[in-house]
Amino acid sequence: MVRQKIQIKKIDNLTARQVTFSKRRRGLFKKAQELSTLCDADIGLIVFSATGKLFDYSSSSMMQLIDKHKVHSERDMDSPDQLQSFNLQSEKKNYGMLSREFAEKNRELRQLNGEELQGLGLEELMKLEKIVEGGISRVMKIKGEKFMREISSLKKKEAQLQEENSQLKQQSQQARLNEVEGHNTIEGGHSADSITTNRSLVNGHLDYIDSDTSLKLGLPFPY
Amino acid sequence: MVRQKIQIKKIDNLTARQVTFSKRRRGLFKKAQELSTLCDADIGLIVFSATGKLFDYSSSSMMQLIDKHKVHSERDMDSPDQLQSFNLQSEKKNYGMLSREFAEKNRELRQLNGEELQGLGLEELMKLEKIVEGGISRVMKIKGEKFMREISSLKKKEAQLQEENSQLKQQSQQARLNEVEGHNTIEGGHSADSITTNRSLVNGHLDYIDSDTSLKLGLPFPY
DNA sequence: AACTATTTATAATA
DNA sequence: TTATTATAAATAGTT
Repeated sequence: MVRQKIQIKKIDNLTARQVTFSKRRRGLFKKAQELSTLCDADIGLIVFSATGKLFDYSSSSMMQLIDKHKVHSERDMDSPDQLQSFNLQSEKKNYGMLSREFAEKNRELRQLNGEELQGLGLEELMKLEKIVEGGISRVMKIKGEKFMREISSLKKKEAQLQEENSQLKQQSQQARLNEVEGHNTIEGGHSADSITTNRSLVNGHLDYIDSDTSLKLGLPFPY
Repeated sequence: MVRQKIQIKKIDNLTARQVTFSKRRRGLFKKAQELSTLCDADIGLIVFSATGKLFDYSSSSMMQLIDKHKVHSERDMDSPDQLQSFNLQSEKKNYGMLSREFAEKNRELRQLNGEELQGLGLEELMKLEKIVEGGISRVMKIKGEKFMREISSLKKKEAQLQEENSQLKQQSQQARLNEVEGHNTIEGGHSADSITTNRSLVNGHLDYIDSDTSLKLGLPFPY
């Protein structure tokens, strides 16, 4: 692009490549920022140098951006695997599949013997290694997420049940008391207490579960 | 930057902004590709237009790239918010540690440059690779086991609660029937409406505030 | 979408 | 690395 036009292919000379990387990287980040500012776009840019060094830029929050990107790219993915459908079977299959993939890549990795291992071999190795790395972290992440979802769902259910349970206990206790009281006095049995109790028994429960609890419980795990 | 130099600030005119967005976006993506090719860099670029439309580019796999980015940016964060943080404090620490170890080994792996890469280098590579692999499978196994234990324990608890619950329900229903029966025959001054109203006013609110459910709910997932 | 007149970016060099 | 500079590319305003 200057003193002489260049071809867009990997630069052979190491130092020249590093210099170009440094210069163009800065240019790229500058352009990204400019586009973000000029056009009110939300931009994230991640650059790993050939040596593994990370450079990144985000006009807002990289995490948010990545989440948003995930949501977008997940749109055409099949199953909306919500909380309920924790299928241990499919999970296992998924895990098994990725395990196999991992083992496969490892075998490929090992098959590259010393003889073939010149400059190009290293590249190949590193590429494979990168793939394996990505596959592993992916499987770990997916597993972790699924497990967490399952656990969160179970804990939610548990909390609801426990709540319902304790209220029912209270209720039945009060009911027992009322019954005894009624027998003793025959009338005038409606004390303020009994009314209160009645209410919390019959109604407070549903109110609580239906309105507020579910909201609070839903919050902790936004995806 | 042409017929007249422009300021880098949001373009007011909508159509001008859209045109610029389109032009510069293409430019940016081109530059990103060029940098990736010329310097063998791994690049990911995510652009959301102001209207929410997604444009992205990745020199390899966006998912891998994002995962790698996460690992890198986790390094200097004491408490990675990535995967929750429920009860398994030590588990998290364990995971974080091994993630870092993994990243570290990867860096070592990459630092072996082409020049140093003879037979011995390969050995070293494979040794490192084996270490990494071992660490990962270890962490995966431990995580899996912990999760599974947690889940089965929760499921057991759920079943117990559900049973207890249904018994209590039966009980309280019976108790309510008894009480109603008594009211109808002895008094009858209290209409259902007045009771209901009273209850929701006086009590529903307090229940909501005082209930210990929120405490229980807060525990499992402190964010 | 095209067309330029300019501004930017940058390859080669020091 | 940093600075210089001759050119290639990108692009703002216009048609």
